Amino acid sequence: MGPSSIPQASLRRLPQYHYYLLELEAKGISRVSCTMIGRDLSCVPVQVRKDLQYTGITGKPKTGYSVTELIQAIETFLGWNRVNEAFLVGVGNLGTAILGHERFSKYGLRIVAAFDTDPGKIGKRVHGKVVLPLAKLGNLAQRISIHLGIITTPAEVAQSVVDEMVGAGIQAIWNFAPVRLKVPEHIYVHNEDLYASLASLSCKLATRFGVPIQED
Amino acid sequence: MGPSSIPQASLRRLPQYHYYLLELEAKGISRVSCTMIGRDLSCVPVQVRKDLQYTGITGKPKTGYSVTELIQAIETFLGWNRVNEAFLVGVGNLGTAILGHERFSKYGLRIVAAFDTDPGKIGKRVHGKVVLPLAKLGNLAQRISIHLGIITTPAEVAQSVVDEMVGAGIQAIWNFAPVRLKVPEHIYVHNEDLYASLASLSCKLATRFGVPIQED
DNA sequence: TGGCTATCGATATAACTTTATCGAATGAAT
DNA sequence: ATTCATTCGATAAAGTTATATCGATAGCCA
Repeated sequence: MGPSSIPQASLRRLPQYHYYLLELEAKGISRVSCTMIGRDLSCVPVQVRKDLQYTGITGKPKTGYSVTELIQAIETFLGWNRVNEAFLVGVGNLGTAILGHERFSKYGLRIVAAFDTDPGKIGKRVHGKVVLPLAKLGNLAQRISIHLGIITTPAEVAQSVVDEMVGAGIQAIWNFAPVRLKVPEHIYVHNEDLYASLASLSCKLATRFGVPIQED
Repeated sequence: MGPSSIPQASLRRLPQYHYYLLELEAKGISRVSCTMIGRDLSCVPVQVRKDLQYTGITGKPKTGYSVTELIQAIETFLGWNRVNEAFLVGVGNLGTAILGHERFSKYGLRIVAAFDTDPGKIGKRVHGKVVLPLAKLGNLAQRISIHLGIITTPAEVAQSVVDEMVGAGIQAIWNFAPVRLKVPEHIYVHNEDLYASLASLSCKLATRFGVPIQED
């Protein structure tokens, strides 16, 4: 019953199962099998079973799993029933979008303050969160013991923001800036790399509509 | 010289190399080795070499690769020196953020129009792009032959938007809505799943700050 | 000119992830 | 009660990705 060593790929799929299970629950369906999940989410049942096993849940032959228990198991495993308080830095378009994403709060993510260096933004409220001057981050993070930092700044300043976060005791970073951040060993960085996604897409489109290339 | 079959993981790393190489170029550095890239981006040189080989570039012993050639090779491989015209649907916070992300245009992504169903948004301009009623999407996409659709709508409506896109001949979809979309075989969907990322993060934080769990 | 070292490219090994297979258990139908 | 189909859980096989190793080559320095 602990996320000791789950493949990243399985970890990415768990939220999909979770969302799907919520739908089932809303429809009043109480039990579900891997076969059923696999059919609806178009993946093979055995993979679903393996993924779910990491959460520690156990099913029954012939009937499968209890939907409610499964939702619980995933939430517990992912830490979604605990609260993680976070700071967000960079109240541009993307930062604003994330601040406004109220569904995150259902999964334990509570963004308690936003930071920026633009004097025009400081003091304002964005989706209910006050925008503070970046200079105050270090002190505040230490005082109220924040563990998670969200970076939605331009690439150029991301590293300096991270350095400040690390100095203030932040342990994990959700990075939306397109740079590979340098951090000490013990800091966990999750990069949300839109350019990587764009690469996938344009690469795919290039093979389909670009200069004809032999695909073998 | 074609993206026939590259691992997704390598594909994700190429843009990171690309960004790093641009920095080198800006500094006036003309040659680079895998050892150097690996040191600066903290990964093993042999992996860098393998990734770069997919682009078809060839280096020289002792000196490595030409920075300029390497940048070119990556851009060509990813299709970043071609233009992909796209439609975006859902001009909420996230949609607005993406419309404003002018750096995408450097990588061939040209969002030519945005769509929404909110009458309050239709007709307005967001970051220079006019917001059109969703009903016009099908017709327009066919007429000007759009291949890429970007979905930044709420989860509930994403599937119906996709159906419309597919009907209009759109071939690839960049999906920011947290749902697994159902599409015909030949359509390529790239999911930008923020909840998967959140899962990684909260899972990590849970092991670190939650109930003490034996990690072995 | 002749070693010497750094680096590439290729091949081989190891680690990891996915998919297949099989026995056991459960519930439903006969 | 017995059979049958379905599903789980575990183990095995296949496939994929990452890392290590090795010879060849290019530049550097004596």
